[in-house]
Amino acid sequence: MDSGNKPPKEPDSQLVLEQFLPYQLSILSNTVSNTIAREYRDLFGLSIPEWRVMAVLGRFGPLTASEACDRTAMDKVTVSRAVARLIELKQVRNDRRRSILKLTARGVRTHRQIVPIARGHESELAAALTQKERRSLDALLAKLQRRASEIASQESTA
Amino acid sequence: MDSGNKPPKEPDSQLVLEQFLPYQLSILSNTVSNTIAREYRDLFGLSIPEWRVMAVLGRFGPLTASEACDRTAMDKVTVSRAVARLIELKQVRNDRRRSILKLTARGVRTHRQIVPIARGHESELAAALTQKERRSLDALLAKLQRRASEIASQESTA
DNA sequence: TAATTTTAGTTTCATATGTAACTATTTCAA
DNA sequence: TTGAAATAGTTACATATGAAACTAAAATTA
Repeated sequence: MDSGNKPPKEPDSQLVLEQFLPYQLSILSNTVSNTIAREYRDLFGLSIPEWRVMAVLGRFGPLTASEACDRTAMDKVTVSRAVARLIELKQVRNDRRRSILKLTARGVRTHRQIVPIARGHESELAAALTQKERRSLDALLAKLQRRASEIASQESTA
Repeated sequence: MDSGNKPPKEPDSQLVLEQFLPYQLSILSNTVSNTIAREYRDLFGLSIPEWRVMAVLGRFGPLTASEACDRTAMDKVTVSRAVARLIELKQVRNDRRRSILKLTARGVRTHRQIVPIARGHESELAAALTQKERRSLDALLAKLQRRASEIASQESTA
């Protein structure tokens, strides 16, 4: 246990991980993702990339694999593997001649089961916040994401 | 670009990934972490777990490995491997008889270089926000983290 | 102190992930 | 058409990661 008397401000040469924004984001995101991943695995045998592909096909499909990449912001290798697995599981069908992906009838049923669970997770989490706080969080995250993307693209150009 | 006329509300059976909080967190966290990871790798040849161990040793050291686990919230396997590598790199020394970890002189020098870079990353990112927004973000993330941890521990008990 | 239990740390194994290399497909020009 | 260039998608490889099994060390108790 900590004795509760934290130094009021850290000197420049020190860094407390718990107060470091990239670290806070990483811990929070991992906590949330792991919980959800476990549930999808236990209930449906699906990984997060697999479920994300189902989600975009359910909402925007049929799509090509690269459209699915754009919609999920995942790597094309990740998407390719997720699709391969979903086809094995007969959740997705590949209309060969134009390589258009769509949910099978089974996929549609799975999608209908999964979406409410996803929403449930989100509202359980968001229950920590008021409506107003939630809106303000959305705005803050959007600003940070814009900035983070800017920085990321600068780096890779530099 | 989107044409700005979003459907006002999705039906219950649909889910738009971009508006799904766990997804937003995951994308943001990955964008930020990848940028930072690349820089640490290029400049110092250190991974994120390695740098996190350096950070807690620099701030709170000397520590045992399990104290380092607590401070970083990382898995003991991850910490064990990070420490093994840092010892190879002569950034960290292991006081054998009590398995107490501390930075070497070189480690201290590296730590002094890395901390300002970390702070720099954070302020570049936080530049997207006003002081007030930053404080409110901190509070919101803390609430969410508390809630997420609660949910995670319920799940594993259930 | 010797034996047993508890705690700490490492290694093994299965799986996930991204980069780069490769292959297949589509588009375009001659 | 058919060949070249561009685009889309997959496979191979290197690396990261965590759970579980294992080993070592420390604490407890007889």
